[in-house]
Amino acid sequence: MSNSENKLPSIISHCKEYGFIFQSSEIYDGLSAVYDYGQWGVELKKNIKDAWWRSMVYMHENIVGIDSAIFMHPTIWKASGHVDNFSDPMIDNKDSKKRYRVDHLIEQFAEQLSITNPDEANAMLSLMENLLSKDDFTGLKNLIEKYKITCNISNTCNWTDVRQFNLMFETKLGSLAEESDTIYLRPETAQGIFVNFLNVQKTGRMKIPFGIAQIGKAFRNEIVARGFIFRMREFEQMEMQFFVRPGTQKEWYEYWKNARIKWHYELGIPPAQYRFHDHQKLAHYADAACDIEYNFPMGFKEVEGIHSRTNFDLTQHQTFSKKKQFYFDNDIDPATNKPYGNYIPYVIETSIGLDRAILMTLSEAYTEEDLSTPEKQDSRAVLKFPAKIAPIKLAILPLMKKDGLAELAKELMNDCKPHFLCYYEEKDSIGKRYRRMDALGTPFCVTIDHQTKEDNTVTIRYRDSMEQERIPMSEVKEKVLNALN
RNA sequence: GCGGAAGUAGCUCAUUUGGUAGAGCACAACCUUGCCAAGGUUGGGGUGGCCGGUUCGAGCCCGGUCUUCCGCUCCA
Repeated sequence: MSNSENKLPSIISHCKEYGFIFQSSEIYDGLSAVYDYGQWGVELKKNIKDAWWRSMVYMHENIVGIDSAIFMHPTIWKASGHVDNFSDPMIDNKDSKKRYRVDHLIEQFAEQLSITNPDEANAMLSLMENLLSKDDFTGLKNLIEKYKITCNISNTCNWTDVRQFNLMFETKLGSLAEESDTIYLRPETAQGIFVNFLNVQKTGRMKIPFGIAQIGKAFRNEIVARGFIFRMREFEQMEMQFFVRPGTQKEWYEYWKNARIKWHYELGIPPAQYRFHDHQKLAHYADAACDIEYNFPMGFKEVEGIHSRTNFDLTQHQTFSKKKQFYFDNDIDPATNKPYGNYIPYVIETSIGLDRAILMTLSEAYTEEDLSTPEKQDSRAVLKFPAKIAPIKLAILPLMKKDGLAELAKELMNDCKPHFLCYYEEKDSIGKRYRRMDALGTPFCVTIDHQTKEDNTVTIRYRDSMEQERIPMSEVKEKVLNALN
């Protein structure tokens, strides 16, 4: 649509200047791809979480929430495939910039070599296995260079060092290093739901179809983390796993695609800013998958994924834990006139990146307006959040400090603050205070003046239109509350 | 990871052949002020990203390093 070019840098500096998002460890030169949420960012984040939780858990009688630990038994990540699929030594060709898995590169070369010299090819492969098992990266590189293995694209042998890219962060559990076990910081919240599937199903007497929702931190050691809070090493996910009877996954997949895009529209974001991206190449666990992409300042990018994960995860956990992950379905199968009986449910996953959702709402809300008149140059920066996700809902501003206006303002403050976040401000000219509130995205400002003392009316000022209206002070709270629904 | 650009006060930026930093805004106090930023007075705030080198002397030159942004690449 619009002016995407330089919008991201403006958003980043606005976020810093107005207390939304700071770079982590800034006074120590920062920590790459890690960010902290400041006083207003944390409110925005909380409001988006609440909007999601409300729509998923409160609005669906068959969905409940959990909060599983970040630390989990290391075997969980073997079962999920994260250990094996994402810890291979890699090497880059410096000319083509193409990245290869070292074992694939060598195996491919050995295959060709075996045509002319099978013995040497076998010797080479067994040497490779030996080096791989010892994590001898220097040895692997020497092997590649010794045989002058080249890149298919550049046909050169100009390689970087062999490096291991671990997706997962490791840490040690236990007080003594020697006795400690390596565990991982979870790279997704989903597995915490899968391993609690039966706990929740049994204690909550859940009947299929049902869902388990969770909001929580996840950690990925991204090789290239970029784009402000778009791709962070520590981030937060809002995931829901929906357990269904095998054979019904297609219709539930469609249901959730539809339900989730509606949630996005309810944030007040126009449909034209979204598109679905259906995956052609599916991951090993999925039988259908799509992304909801939002038109970020840097282009359409994934904000949420909806995946039909089959029964892969529960089956894997059944295999690795040796605990049955069956659900007994009492419903009558019309085909046989008997209950459906025991099965491992299929799963539809909805997974939205909370930080990406925040960047999305910031991108959508951030507006620079030129308010210049022939007499005077003027502009303002506004965050046009929907009221329900705005950090501050109402600013209460006595026109002057004196003459008891502050006291009246405090009265209104005390009346409203149990219900939503209010901000009291008596410094500076009224116009300046309005603009400051615009920059924070506060939808309503109320000004208390001398007339308030006489007839108990106040001026309410609307952020987007900048229009003002005189209303009884007693109606302010209701008016704001109405806007929050 | 590769290529490009940048880093001076909270923010936006100056200091034009290297001579121990300045403005506006913001902030604090007081005065003034009746509804859409930038009224007055006073004040606080910088070991010029960090480390090292050249030099009598470095914000400025050289090397390294960290961080960010842009493009490319990758993404279960």
